[in-house]
Amino acid sequence: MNNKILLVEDDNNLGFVIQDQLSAKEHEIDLSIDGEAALQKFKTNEYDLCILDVMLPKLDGFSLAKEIRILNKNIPILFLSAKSMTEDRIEGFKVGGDDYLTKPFSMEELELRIDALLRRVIKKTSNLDEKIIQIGDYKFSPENFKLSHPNFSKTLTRKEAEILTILASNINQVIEKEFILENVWGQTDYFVGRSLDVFVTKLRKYLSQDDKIQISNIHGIGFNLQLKQ
Amino acid sequence: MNNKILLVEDDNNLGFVIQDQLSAKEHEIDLSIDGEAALQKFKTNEYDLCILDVMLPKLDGFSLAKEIRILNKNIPILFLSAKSMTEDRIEGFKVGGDDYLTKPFSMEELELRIDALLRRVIKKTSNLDEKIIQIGDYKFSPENFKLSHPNFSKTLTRKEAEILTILASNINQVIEKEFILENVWGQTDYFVGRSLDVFVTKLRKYLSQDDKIQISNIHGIGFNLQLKQ
DNA sequence: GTTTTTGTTAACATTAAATTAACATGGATA
DNA sequence: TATCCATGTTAATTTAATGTTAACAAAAAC
Repeated sequence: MNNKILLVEDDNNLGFVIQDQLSAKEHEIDLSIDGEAALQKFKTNEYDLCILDVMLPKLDGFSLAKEIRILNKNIPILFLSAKSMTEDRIEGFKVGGDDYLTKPFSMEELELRIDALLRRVIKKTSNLDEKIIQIGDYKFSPENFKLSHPNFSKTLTRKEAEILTILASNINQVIEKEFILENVWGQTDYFVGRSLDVFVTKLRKYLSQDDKIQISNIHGIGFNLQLKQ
Repeated sequence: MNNKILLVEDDNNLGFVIQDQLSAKEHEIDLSIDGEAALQKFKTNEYDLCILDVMLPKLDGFSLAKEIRILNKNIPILFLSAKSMTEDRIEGFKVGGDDYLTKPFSMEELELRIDALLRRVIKKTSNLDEKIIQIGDYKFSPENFKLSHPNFSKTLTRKEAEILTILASNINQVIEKEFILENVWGQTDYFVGRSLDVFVTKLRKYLSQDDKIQISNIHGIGFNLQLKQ
């Protein structure tokens, strides 16, 4: 299977058992014993699934889930809840493909749920293949702001990416300044206009590896990302 | 939203589902089940976006896209491809704002992409207002301010373009000076009159590659862009 | 908290468009 | 043909837009 799973369980005993069993199933398990440590790990690694005990030191499972949801809208979360927990309470925290399991549970049951969650996710992520816009020798992914070239690569800022998306989606066409301002800033006054100019300068720099690419200005009208031949 | 979308999908089931969902979003969907029928529809209607299955009866998605591109350089195309399709193959067909989605996909994802395409790409959908004015051996695109000739090409300024648009839209007809002044400057005093003369001189220079073209003056009346013989 | 990143504003340099000036040419007509 | 006015053309001038860098402020990350 080979999925990367973030497991958060403060009961060392249970934690190790789960880790063992799932590792045997070819999953890669990262085990944390409290919510804060787990969040830290989540920020620096990429996981396919999270298994969160609800009662955790420092940051409880629900709060942790909330943080995780901000960082990743899609990752499935499986809650491990104590029996006392009312179902309602947990329902409220379920988002999308989330699930929960009441302690105590059998390993078999846990594995079943994990498989189900991963199946759904794999389906989802597989067609989450990102849009890529080809710009000369560059590739640009508007979804994660990544601009890459054989010998240069950069993660753009949001505004840089938005502007480039508009220009690159309309190659060889004159885009009026107003259009960009309206779409990116929602306003068109003098200062956002100047701001746009600053961004265009930056984009020109980023795109300078390929001299077939040129962002030219049409005085008084707008810009034009052209691919010369 | 109210955008007109051409959807081409031979799987009736999928086709209807998409049509349903998008109609609910206030889009107007034209559903075709094969490439030839779709092309026919494209020729007689005006669309804002095309969604093409790659594998289609009679005329496959790529060939259809090629035909559509001839008729309309700008309309965004979203390909629906089977998973087996390599990315490279699709990359080659992407132009400007095009995108693709791998089957199976969620409706959510589809809607997201449609929104992105419609938002970012400038709508110049009708094949008609993709106006390129032919002037002798020149082609002139009023929208892109571009005047091009086999061995000469220039991006005109706003006023140059406006004046040329008037003259070129009325080939072999005498245009009164007052008419141009009124339309381009909104006034007709002595100085704007002289300004026009300066612009006419410039346009003559730009159009000098083709000596069948001539902007002649009708003394005391106006100008006449004529195509000789 | 501090640091880092991001976006805005300021400042100054540069470039371009449009107008105006200047002078040359051409057409109309008394 | 002499004269007046319209036009042709080039260049100078004016005005505004853009390019660029850096300083600054706000927001986000740490």
